Amino acid sequence: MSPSVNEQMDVIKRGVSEIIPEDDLVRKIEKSLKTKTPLNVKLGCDPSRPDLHLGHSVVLRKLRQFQDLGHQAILIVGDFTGMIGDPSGRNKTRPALGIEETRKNGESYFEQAAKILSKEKTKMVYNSEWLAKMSFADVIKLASKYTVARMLERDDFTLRYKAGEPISVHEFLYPLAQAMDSVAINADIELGGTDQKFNLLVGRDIQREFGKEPQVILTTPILVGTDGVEKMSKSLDNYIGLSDSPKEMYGRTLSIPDTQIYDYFLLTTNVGKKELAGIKQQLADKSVNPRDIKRRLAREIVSLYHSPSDATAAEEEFDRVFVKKDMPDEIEECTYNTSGAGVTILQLLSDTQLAASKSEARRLVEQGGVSIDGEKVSDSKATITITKPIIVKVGKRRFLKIKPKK
RNA sequence: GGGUAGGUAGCGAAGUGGUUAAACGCAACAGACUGUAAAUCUGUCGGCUCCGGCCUUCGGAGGUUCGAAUCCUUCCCUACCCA
Repeated sequence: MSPSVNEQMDVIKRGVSEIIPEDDLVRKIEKSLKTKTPLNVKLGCDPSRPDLHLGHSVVLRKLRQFQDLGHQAILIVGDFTGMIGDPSGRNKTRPALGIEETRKNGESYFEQAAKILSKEKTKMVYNSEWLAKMSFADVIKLASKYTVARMLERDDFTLRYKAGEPISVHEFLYPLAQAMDSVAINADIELGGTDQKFNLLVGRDIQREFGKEPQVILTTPILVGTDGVEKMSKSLDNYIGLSDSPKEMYGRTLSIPDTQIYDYFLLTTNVGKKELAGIKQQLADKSVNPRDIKRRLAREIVSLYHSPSDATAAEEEFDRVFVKKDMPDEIEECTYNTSGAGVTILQLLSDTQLAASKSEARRLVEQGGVSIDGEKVSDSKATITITKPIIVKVGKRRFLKIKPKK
């Protein structure tokens, strides 16, 4: 028995930014119920960035909800577009990916997305399937259906244009290519972050041009990264990776600014409506230490991608290392041969990659950021001879156990 | 095709012949503090060093000069205006 229209809308509307047009969505769901046909829910993924993080999880979770409501999830891997290489990052010519690479990344994307999606119920398709078959004439015909003025309406094009930044012609083709995906798979709904709004809307226009019923678009808010300012992204290193270890995930979650706590609960966890309201209240009236709410958040997130027991373990570990400033229970190990005379501390740090260079090692030592077996090393000229395993700590959270090499 | 303005460290942005390894801001890192890897404050932030220095960087390649990020030539790239 499928949930009613109202029940479905209730689930769908949680944590979304916009549904355009909402009436059409209701109509589509009604029709789907009547004809017992699931809706095709589309999500595009970029195979050039195969490392998924919590930011991606927002929209993937939304897709999962559609699956749970009995609809068909379709993941589109943009292998064709990936082969051309999207330069919109600019100043770095992103190398165009080979076909094998896009496939490999697509697989890896799917594997990671499966942590959230129901694997069996997800259809994955590569857009080269239809885009590669288009002739240049087809492309010109497609391009004729959209005007430059309309393209320039897009927010980031407008901004870049006004700022005098380059916009390549083929960037205009991307939204059109994405729209063709919607045509090809008969998308009823397309999901995306709010930054995708324009592309998603183009899909509607092009579907109409091809005599199809336009898709409903649903945008989810962009999750802010752990820095609390920028969009979460790997290149800014403000992300929480879906494949991060429980420790890493827990720690990174605790490093988000207090102001982001609620949004994270709303967008990345399954915490229910009532509880959410309670959390909002507690944060507003400061009746509970935000730290404790944040710890709860971190446990929720680790539990989702690992397990509740991993979450508890990660929390204990965190308390031990950062609150009590003790040693972690597992430390990476390596062996090092200090020979007879020993090595300088700087050499050791740079050889073991604990510091990027000797200069950096010197800085760390001089700033009091290095200790061996709990003893601070403050002399950058110190010489070390390793005769038994030692534990070197650099900064707040880099530990390495170094054993003598026989 | 013609013209103008540009290309500086991870990013943004000063600097237009000589203490400039290059101001400043952001990010990052370290320390203090704490409620935590939040916030705040302080410091660091090209590499090597016998700590006196040495070496390599300002789109690429040449050149002028005792000396160049700064001047010249040429090439590449970007934006804007005109056609």
